[in-house]
Amino acid sequence: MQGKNLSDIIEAYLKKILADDEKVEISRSDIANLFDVVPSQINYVIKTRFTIQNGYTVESKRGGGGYIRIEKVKLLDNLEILDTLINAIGDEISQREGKAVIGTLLANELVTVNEADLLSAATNKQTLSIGNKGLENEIRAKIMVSILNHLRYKS
Amino acid sequence: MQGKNLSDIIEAYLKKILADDEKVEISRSDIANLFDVVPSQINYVIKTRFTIQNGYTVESKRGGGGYIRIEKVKLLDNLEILDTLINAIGDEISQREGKAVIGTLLANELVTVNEADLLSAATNKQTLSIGNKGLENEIRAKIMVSILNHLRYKS
DNA sequence: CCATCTTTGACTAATATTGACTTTTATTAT
DNA sequence: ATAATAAAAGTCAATATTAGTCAAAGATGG
Repeated sequence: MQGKNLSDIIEAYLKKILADDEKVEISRSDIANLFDVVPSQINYVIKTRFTIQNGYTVESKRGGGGYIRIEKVKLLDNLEILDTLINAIGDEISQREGKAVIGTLLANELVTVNEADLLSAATNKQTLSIGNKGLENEIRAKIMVSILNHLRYKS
Repeated sequence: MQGKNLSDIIEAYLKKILADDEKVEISRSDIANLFDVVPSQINYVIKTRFTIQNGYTVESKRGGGGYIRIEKVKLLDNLEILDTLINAIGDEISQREGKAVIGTLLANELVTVNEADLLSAATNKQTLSIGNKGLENEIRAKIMVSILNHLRYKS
């Protein structure tokens, strides 16, 4: 979302393509060259910004003619989105991943902006800070799963 | 009165920018260098002078391209009732008392029915169950206080 | 003198960047 | 066909680059 580091810039570049097309297929080394970073940074960008929590799936192939393909998850219906997210959350989730989930809920209009803000406030790091990161992530997961399950009844 | 110490000067510097712009994004170390103070003093200034009670929200990111962003928000009217509720909650709150707080929010139209339901789902007993009643009540309190503070302003 | 506010710095945490090494797949040579 | 080589992408840990926390020391005002 920002533009001050290369990972954000690469993220924005890819998302711009994905705004028009359902998927984008890249050569890792080409993108690395384009932005003058080492190839593995492309993996870092994908791993931190194009997760299933964010609403993306990624496939790749090595060897000659290899590629990385990023695809926007196809949303069949709200229940399927909720199931996918609940599954992705599992037993624990970091704040960063949590924000991704909230972003996906918002993008699919499963919550309003206000509701997303409240959910964000309820699950941010300061709020859940109890000096035990593992437990914090577990509680965050419980809260989010509870909310998502609640949303099932309304959709 | 202002300007006698560096914290006041830094505060004034930031507020001058915020008089023109809705938000300001800084690099902590840049500002620290500019005023020749240690970086953590910037945190002190923010913590003492840019609180939500004063109408500011703060976000930050660490790592390469990190930043601190201060945003001026419009405070709403029902501040007394929020303060009262926050006070009443204190450091811990049971599920029963939590429901009462949510009821008060609803009655005063500080949240919609949907938002109240989400808040309920987030703070109910099953959701927060971790086998430690005291800690559960503490976490419930933190969540609710965080939400109440969020309700101080319009996004 | 005491209480509160400010300043400082050592330590911690989160995020980004880099590069060495591995794995997979395709192509080429025999 | 098979083996060797090349051409991709993946993994992981080290390093770099930020910001956060906390408590001690210093300053200030009543």
